[in-house]
Amino acid sequence: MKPKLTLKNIAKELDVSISTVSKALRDSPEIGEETRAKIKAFAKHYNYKPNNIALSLKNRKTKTIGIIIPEIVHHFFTTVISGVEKVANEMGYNVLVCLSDNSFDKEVLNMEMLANGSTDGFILSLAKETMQKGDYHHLVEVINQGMPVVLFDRVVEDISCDKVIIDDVSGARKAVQHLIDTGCKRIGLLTTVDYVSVGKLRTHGYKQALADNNYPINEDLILKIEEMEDSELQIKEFLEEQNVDGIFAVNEHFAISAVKTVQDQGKKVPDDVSVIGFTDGELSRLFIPSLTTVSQHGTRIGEESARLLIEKLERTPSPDDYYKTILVETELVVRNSTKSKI
Amino acid sequence: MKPKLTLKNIAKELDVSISTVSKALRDSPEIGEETRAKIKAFAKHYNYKPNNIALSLKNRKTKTIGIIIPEIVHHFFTTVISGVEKVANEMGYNVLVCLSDNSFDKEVLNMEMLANGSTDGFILSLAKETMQKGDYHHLVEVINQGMPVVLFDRVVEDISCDKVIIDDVSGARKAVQHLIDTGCKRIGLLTTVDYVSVGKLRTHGYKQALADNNYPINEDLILKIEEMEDSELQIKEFLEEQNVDGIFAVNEHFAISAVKTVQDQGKKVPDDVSVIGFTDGELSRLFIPSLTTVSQHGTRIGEESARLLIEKLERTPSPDDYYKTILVETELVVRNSTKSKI
DNA sequence: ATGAAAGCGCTAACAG
DNA sequence: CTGTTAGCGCTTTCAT
Repeated sequence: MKPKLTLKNIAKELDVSISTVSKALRDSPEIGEETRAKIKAFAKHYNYKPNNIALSLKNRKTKTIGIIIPEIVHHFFTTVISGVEKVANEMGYNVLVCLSDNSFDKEVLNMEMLANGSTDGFILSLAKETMQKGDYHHLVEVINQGMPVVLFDRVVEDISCDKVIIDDVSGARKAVQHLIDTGCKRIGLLTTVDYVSVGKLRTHGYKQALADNNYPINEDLILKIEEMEDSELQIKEFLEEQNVDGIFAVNEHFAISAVKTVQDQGKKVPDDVSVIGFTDGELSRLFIPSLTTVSQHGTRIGEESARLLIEKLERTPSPDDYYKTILVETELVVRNSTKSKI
Repeated sequence: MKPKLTLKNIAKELDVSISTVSKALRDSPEIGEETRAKIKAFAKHYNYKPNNIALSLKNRKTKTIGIIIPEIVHHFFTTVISGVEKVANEMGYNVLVCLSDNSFDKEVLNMEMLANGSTDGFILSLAKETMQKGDYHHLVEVINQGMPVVLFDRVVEDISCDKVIIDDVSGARKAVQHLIDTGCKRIGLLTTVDYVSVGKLRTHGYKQALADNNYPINEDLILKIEEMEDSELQIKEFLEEQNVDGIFAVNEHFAISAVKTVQDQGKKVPDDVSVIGFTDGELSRLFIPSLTTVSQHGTRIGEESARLLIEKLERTPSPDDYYKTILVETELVVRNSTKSKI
């Protein structure tokens, strides 16, 4: 077990001063041709690599970006991470991943932890509990300290920072419009409770689409689901009571549950009932029937977030800086769970 | 934008020396009751948190562990990460995630990057390309420098380090035995090329199960798939040529493709052909028919890996230290893609 | 009981 | 051209 090579070692070995070594390695013109060559050869031979921690301390920047998400066992977040990782890597940054488990306390803890020098900035999607509480002091604090923050997907108006969101409203609208265009008359909505911003927005899009087409908005056709755990049961009960011929679900799971329930009722998807989900994952693609969905482009969201953050990080802040909100387009991917009934 | 509070600031503010502040905050008995109280009150009020980077430099440990995986958009790896994160968090560690994209070069780069002070140790699953090349110099180097490494899932004999694996052989055996027990006679295997260790081991288990039951081993019934991209096509061709009544697939995707192909051929799963997959994900659970699979307990793997690593990290190495290999049990989850034909 | 000083590994302003 | 020095934020030994 050989100890790590440091400038100090090299200096002693070559009988020069530490700063000479440092300068030589950074190709400073101050250093004589000969010494420089000697030092560089030595360093190369013994594979010298500067210590990141020391650099971080000196430069007051870590070249790592922290990403905090509610859960990782979730296709959407996973694609976002891979997008972030991709551009971060290209720009010489590392990615520190923390999970909030949708818990406010864990989110706060994680942020405090990372804010003390571990990262240069944050990319995050808020925990469900955080949105419910409406307590964003941890974000405000970090931002006040001058660390850039990019919020994605589950964002919130009140915070001044860069944001990357998808056009939830228009995505939902497109989906419902498609149902209407293919002849659905009674369109049910499977959504989440309102404090989850995306649920709220998609609900909004649903209503807009109905209004656009002079369809009545019937609250009985809207199911707001609080807990993932018993969503299946709730959907079942809902679909037994309400007779629908089209369903728009705000996520993959609700959509799958809906398809199963409909099939259990002896009806056919898409012949009797059309179903559209949100969030395009493997599940939607490989399910039978494959699901028509609103695709979210998670990778794009991750890439844009990382770009936004790194841009802030590498530019000296100017007074006329402003916060951007990037809208990543959604796309309706038509598959086999919808079909024209006209 | 207020600057971060440092010991220095506090010292100046309170008109004491830096070391007094440091000691007071760490409850050193050297410091007088009164001063200590004053300093702690001040620190608390202004929410002082020590700078992680400075601590890392001083202590020569970062309290973060690096995890390098081939891909993140993959349910299994995702569960492993969440396991790692869970115990890491409990023990006060952060998790730095890097992706190798199954590329040897990226894996090497990532390791070199993180090895220079960014992490205290590594948890990793080798890139496909790395296994193919059989070049592990980057691992050896890191280990020689005294950084603990834990390999999981895609491991390799030649490296001396802790390992966490599943009993791939016995998992495969259980699966094939189940097919045999339920009356399958011609059992096909959908596997990967041999240099992917898990593919090889599962193939081994398949053969063992057949041998155990005095079934002939027919190489024609084994399909080794190189690229994920055209796996669907290869499986289709394979199943058209070979008439099987049972299929064991070494991952979820192959299993799903098999089910679809079988159904396209006008046959029924599980009535005509039984199918078992490996890796228990949502896909298997929610698919129709739901798939019988060998469950891998990714979270457990992640937890064990993290525990192993942190143990090494927090113990002063003793001469009689040895490397452990932890075997995480697999479990056959019987669902609706298999059915007794007897 | 308090403080000065050294050192973790590196860079950069400043001397020589 | 090369070296000395100070400093990033913190801990810790050693003086006082």
